[in-house]
Amino acid sequence: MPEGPSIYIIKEELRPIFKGRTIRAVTGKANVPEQPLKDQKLIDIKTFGKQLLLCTRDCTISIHFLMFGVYSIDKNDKPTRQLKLGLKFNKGSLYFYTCSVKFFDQPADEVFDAEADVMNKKWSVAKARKKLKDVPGELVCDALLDQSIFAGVGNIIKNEVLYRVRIHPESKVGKIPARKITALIKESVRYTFDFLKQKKADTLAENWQAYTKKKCGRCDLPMKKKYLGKTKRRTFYCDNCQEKY
DNA sequence: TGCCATGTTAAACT
DNA sequence: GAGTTTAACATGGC
Repeated sequence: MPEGPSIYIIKEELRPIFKGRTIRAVTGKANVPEQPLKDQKLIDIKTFGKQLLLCTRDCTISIHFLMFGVYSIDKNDKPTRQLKLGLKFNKGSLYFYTCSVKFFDQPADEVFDAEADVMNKKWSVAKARKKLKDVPGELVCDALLDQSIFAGVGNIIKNEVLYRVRIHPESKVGKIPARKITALIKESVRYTFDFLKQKKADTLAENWQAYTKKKCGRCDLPMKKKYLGKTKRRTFYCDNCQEKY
């Protein structure tokens, strides 16, 4: 559920319902102060990477769904689950569970750099390229999961992008030719929007070319499955078709 | 049925 | 103190 596009879908569902409504009460266990939010208008619901942003004029609440996060509209009826955050409006409520919630005393654009978000209109290819230049020793599989470079990219997107641009996940960022770096950056954005479309159409898994695959669709040799990188995440790749730099 | 995972953080280790 | 490992969250799919 929780890579960038999945959060984007949540935003698309919640925005038309709650945007413009006035917050009347804040509940839940999260460390979110009620005073600066109460009676303030929810002026927008946005995303930054894998986070959902609830914005008032002066403040921002960020919600990260981690692995199992859930939200519900109007129904807060599961006593087994601890309420992390509840927002009550004149009409209707919004509840979040099993997620990480942070409060910022600043507007969203001052906290999050839209240019680092692969799904944002302001996404900057030049900035991404520069950040990659600064980490020449990193493995590309780590760099793609780095939320300060590719906010929104998760493990599925990582696997699919590397396979599609034929770069081996254990390549060192600094050794990848500039042309391939450009392809990597472009494909990260392009596939992320494919992911969004396919997720909406419920055809995500059937379009995977690398993730969970046993055989390479290009050369028919078995795919490798290893737990790679700093965070030892599941990585599927073809030794034959993905070049190691 | 049991295990594992689209993720991150903080605590508990070495 | 730095770096590394583990636990926690708690659901759904295989």
